[in-house]
Amino acid sequence: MTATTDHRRARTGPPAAGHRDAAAPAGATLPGVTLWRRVADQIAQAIAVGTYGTGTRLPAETELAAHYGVNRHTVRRALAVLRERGLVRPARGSGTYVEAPRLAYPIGTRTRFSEIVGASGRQAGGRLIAGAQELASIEVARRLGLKPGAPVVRLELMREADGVPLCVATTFLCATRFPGADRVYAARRSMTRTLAQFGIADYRRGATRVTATTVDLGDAARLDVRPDSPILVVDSIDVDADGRPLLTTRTRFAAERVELVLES
Amino acid sequence: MTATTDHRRARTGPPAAGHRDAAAPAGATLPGVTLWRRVADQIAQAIAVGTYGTGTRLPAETELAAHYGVNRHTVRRALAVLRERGLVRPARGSGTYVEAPRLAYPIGTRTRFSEIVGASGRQAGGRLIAGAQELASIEVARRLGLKPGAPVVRLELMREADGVPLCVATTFLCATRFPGADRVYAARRSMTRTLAQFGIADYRRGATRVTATTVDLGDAARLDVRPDSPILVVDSIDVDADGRPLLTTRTRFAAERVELVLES
DNA sequence: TTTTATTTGTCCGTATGTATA
DNA sequence: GTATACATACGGACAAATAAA
Repeated sequence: MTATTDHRRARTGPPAAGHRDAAAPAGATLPGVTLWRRVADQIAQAIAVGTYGTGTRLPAETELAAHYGVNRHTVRRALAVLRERGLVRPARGSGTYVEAPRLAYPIGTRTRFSEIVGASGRQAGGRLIAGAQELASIEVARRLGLKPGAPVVRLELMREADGVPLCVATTFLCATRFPGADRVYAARRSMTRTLAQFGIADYRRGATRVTATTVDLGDAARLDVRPDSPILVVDSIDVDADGRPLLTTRTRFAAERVELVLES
Repeated sequence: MTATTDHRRARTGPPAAGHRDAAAPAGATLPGVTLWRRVADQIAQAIAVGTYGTGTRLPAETELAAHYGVNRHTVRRALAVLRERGLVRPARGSGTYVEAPRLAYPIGTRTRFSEIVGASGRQAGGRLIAGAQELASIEVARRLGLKPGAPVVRLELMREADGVPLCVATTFLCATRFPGADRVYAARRSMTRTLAQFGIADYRRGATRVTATTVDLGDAARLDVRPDSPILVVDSIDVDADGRPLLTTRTRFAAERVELVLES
């Protein structure tokens, strides 16, 4: 018997307890809302205002409970919400820490990485990890409209903001059309300028697909995230003015640091 | 760097020659590419063709090694790539299983959920988990353009394809403008029809933001995924013809089952 | 419930070809 | 030309988790 079938399994169903918390007493701001929700809002507000700065440790749960005049469990419920939102990160035995706000990353446009990062007042950085010429796998060939085995240039990039790694990206270009693209990129340090070197004045995003997985060990090290961290995987194909594919890229974002903003 | 350009395997020394032509000619298709890459392509192709069906177990690593005439480590290297691509999922002690192909989910358009799922030949399903009127938190109020504490309707939805849960969504609507929206939705079972009931003939996507986190326990149970699974979090605001916010939704997708397709 | 076999995960090592300083 | 580092491929052993007897 096929042992798998995670889904399709006959789930007798968790009752999915719709939390109907007893509306607890007092609390100044929003009467009528559940207490843990009010506490969550207050802590979130404190983080937004800067009372608790990025990277700092929140007061212990017992202290927060005393400060807001609620039970520690109510604080824990509130912190769970903030954790889910990505605002804080609990560390067992150490404390709960304020996460850095996620960088809003516009996608599906022509915007340049350095402009995106610069717009948020941070210093954009990046480097070419590796570049090589190889032969196209079936998958890459299909995306670039080439035959499997055709020569392609592979670029491995890493990009960071204020020295914090944001994403690593693997790009493939047709080696016949862009010979030595890896060396060109190493010199020009920009995809736009690299393509311009080969006479491509304009290009646009042809297709974009977004998924999420857990990080693998190599990317975990390069992105400086814990193993099993979630990452955003963005597969994209850029095409020239005639719609012909120029390059295909798989970008892995550290999900905890980035928020993709889709422009419609 | 030009690695693997001339990767000839005609060695004189060790008698490893008889490997390549056992049962399956792994080398026939793409000479020059690294061996593990060829094996990965072949297995991926076998999955695509249907030789290994969704949910079934792949032959053991030792069997695959024998079948392709390579070492087990080479097979492992190939499987690691497929795992990274989300095609297979290894289970220690049990085997390596073929993942279900991810449902392509267009986003940023007006497409209806049932149409999206139906287009892939699956049966769309869904149900209202919970609906209630409450008071807006700071965050919800900001997104809906209301004052904190204003009455809002909260809808908790779950959506599935062929009985497999795809996502759970939390939607907030202004209770003043849409009184009893939860009961209306329970009857009409569609957001479009619910809004139509209140005289909203047309609405569009105003803003969309995408992140990823690890699933929390409640969603893990409802989505029927393992704890610590990655989920795609899509925050969206829908607006009316005048650009005024109608509703805001946070959708959590089981990342292993969905692939967001951005349309540009 | 215990045992046994199977399968993946993680080490060790060896050999070879390639790229780089 | 030489030395070094790295990637590929193979061989073996054992641990850990799972499934079946």
